[in-house]
Formats: sequence, structure tokens, C-alpha cells
Amino acid sequence: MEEGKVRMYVCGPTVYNLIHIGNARPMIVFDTVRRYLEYKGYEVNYVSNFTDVDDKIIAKANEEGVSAEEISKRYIEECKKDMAAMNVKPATTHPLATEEIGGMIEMIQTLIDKGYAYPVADGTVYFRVKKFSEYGKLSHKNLEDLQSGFRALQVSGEEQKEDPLDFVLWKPKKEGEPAWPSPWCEGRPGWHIECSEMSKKYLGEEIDIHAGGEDLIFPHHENEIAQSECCNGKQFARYWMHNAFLNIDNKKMSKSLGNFFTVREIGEQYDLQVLRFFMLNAHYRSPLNFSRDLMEASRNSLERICNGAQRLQFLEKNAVAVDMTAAESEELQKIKNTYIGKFEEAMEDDFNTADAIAAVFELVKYANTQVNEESSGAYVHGVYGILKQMCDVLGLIIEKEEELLDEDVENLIAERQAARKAKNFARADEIRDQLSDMGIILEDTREGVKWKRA
RNA sequence: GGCGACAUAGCCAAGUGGUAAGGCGCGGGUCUGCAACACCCUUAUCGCCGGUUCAAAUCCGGCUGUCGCCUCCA
Repeated sequence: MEEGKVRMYVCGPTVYNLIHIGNARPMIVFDTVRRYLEYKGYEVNYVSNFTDVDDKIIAKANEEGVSAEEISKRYIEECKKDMAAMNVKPATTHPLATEEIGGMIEMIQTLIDKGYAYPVADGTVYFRVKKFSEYGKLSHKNLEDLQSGFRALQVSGEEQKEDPLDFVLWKPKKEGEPAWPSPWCEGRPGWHIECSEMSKKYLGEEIDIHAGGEDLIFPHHENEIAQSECCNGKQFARYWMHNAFLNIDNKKMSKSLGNFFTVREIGEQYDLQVLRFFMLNAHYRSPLNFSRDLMEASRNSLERICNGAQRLQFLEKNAVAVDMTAAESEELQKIKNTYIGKFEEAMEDDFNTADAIAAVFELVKYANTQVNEESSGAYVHGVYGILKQMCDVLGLIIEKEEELLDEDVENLIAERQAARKAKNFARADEIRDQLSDMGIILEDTREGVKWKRA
């Protein structure tokens, strides 16, 4: 909407527990969208909320005998740790629903004033769905479909609605629940109005991109559209992006099936970069199946990229020639066009990260076969730069911190080298095993001995 | 019942009209004292049936299979 800028809202998690790997998918996917837009020079105002008042949070609080606030604060902190471990950038703003109640009340009041909402006797406020003729435009549902497919089981409070399709904007407090004063009753906001308000406050009445999991299309996003467009009189979001689900053994993840994994659990077994790679290896709109085998495959794949990157760093550091030759300069421009070209083309085709990753692998192959000891430092640096640029956009970290080994380890490596020279391979292998037990893996490359952490 | 999505090699996964990217894995080989890394070679005619077209994984129809959503559930 505004030259050089993007306003983007992503529905965030309800913080009643550690986030699971299903929650991680939109975080990783839309963080990558953001990174690409920033890479292209856009200034991205990225807003993602935490839903910190909700039945599940309250239930958890009662279970533990603490306040709802204590629960939500705790899991917001844990969620931020997981996000950092997945290399998900913090949002420009992470609003909390409970801190935006005033704005929500104002929006609800406006909707009532315009005739789009109505309070009932107990103080509940409902949205009058039939008043908004475009209701269903996002989820491709029409009111007849909704009514014909209407479930026989009705929720409590149904009898006070004007129409079964109407949804809650404000609900009265129940015993022991957190509540805020409002013109209608002491209570708390409905879930949908929270996002409408937070999006409006931090991004404005119209935004460029609104994103979230595909399960949110109906009713959550449909209801957000109804609320925001009726309240503000403007188109709410220009683009909607929805990621498909992450399944386990082709089934929706759920606690009852026992196929529920938190990001924290996976992080104990794998570097979460592997999880990130795994998710980006498929298109965000395709359902993705999660399994241990697939994580193993992803780990191996990612390692290939990291190995290639480390080799380049090594070659650069040990390059004999410093400056690029004219031929190298020309070649660098050529590969930039080829690989960055393919990468951008993929990303600009609805963020086809799987295809973009293929471009990364092709560059790695190029580097492994065409870049060598005879390449100039500047040239190697240039190739590495291209690789790093692509990986940065994907949020994959390939740059390892320069790490110094302690003296004992250094000495062991030196001793092993001496043993190898003396053809005392038994001793050499013994040392290698010893280092392996310490978590250090040695590789005898043509360029010298390299090591890495297991 | 209503609405919608998907079906490509052992596995994951790109590819929406011109004769199948990439990765993992398997097997063979080169390099290495060995191992690892890397490199080379090898691994598919795209769920089934029919149609449109000079040409289809790609378009149309039918069938089969899997999955998602259907109002206080994130």
C-alpha cells in the first residue's frame, strides 16, 4: 500500500503451554516471507500477537493454582526462547491481547453504533453476521451453506442470539476468570476481535498481508474481516497467506493420539535449524508430514550446505592469491545471475522455498567442484557471500562462530598428525576415537585437518 | 451432508502444454593409511480410466485414495 513498506500481521499462539511444532510452522514460514521482503529492500512492519487470555490459559491456571497472567507470562517467555532457537526474528511488535482491551471495547462500540453488533441481557455482545453481505468471501462459504451444514449440537447461550451464525465480541465474566469493565458487563473480549484491534492499532485500518495457519480461515479470519471492514469501512487486508498443517504420520497432531511434539522436545534431539530446513523444504501451502526419518534426512541435507560453506571459509582464509582476476570477476557475475536469479524467481513465485533451496544446493555443488585452492581470496569470498545471502533469507545459519579448541585438544590433534606421519595408525585412530568421545569429529581433507562438533 | 485441497522415484519434494529440478537413502567407483567430507556414475514417465491437442505430469470428465474446514476450537 505504501511504497517501500509492508504491513504484515501474523496470528500468534495462545500461550497456555510450550509451543508445539505445528505452531512453529507459521512462525518459520512467515519469518521467511518477512526476510525475503526485507532482502528486497522493503521496510516490514511485522506484528504478531500473543493471545494471553483464553479458556485454555484459565484452565491451566486453575490446574496449577496460579493466576492466568502467571501462566501466559511464563509461556510467552518460553515461546520467545523457542523462536530464537529457530532463528525466527522477533516481530516489530508482539502485542498482548490483555493490554489492548480498551481498543477492543472501542471497536465493539463502533460496531454496535453502526448496527453490526448487539448486546443481550447478560452483557454478551454478538456480531450480526447477516448484516455483513460479504461474510464468507474469504472461506468461500455462503450463509446457506453454513446454515445447511449447521451442527445440531448448539452451544450454551445460543437462545439469546438473533441468529445462530452470530459470533461473540464480548462475553461476561465467569467465576474466577480474569475480567475487565466494559459498557455491557464485566468480562473479556471474544477471540476474533483481539486480532482486529491489534492489527488496527499497530498497522492501521488497511494492511498488506495477513497470515496464519489454514485452520484459521474459518471462522477466525472470516470474522476478523467482518469486524474490521464493518468497523473501519475499508478493505482489511490486501493479501491473505495461510500455511498448511504439519501432520504426524499423516494425522493431525493431537494430544489424544499421543503424537504431540513440542519445539522444546525436538530441540533436545536436533539443532532447530534442522526443523527450519525441514519446514522450508516444502511449499508452505502443502501439508507436511513430520517424522524422525524426515528429520534425519533434513539434518544430512543441511549438513551438506554447511560443509560447503565451511570449505569456502577455509579456502578464503588460506588463499594464496588475494585479488580477483578478470576472469574470476566475470565468472562471479555469471554465477550471481544464475543462482541468485533462480533463487529470487523461486521466492517470487509465492515463496517457493523448496525451489529456492534447490538453487542453494546447486550453488554448493558449483562451489565444491569449481572453487579450489587456486581461487583468489576475493573470489572465494564472493561465492561465499552469494551462498550466505541466500541462506540468510531462508534464516539458515551457515556461519559458525570461530571457536578455539582448548590446548589439550590441540595437542591431541598434533600428536595424531605425528602418529599418522610415522604410520602409527593404531595410535592415530585411538586419538580420533578419544576426540570423538569428547564430541569432536576430525576430517582429514586435502587442505588439512578439519574438525567439527558432533 | 456442505465447502475445499492433495495424489510425481525407496523417502522428502519442485515442476500448470513441449518430451521429469534439488535433497536424503541405496548400489558402484575416485580420493584417503582407514574413516569422514567431496567428486563421478546409477535410481521415475508423474494414482487409475477416458477425452482435448501436433504435443499433457501439466487442460477437461469420471473413478479410487488421503487430508482439512463446517460458529466461542487454536
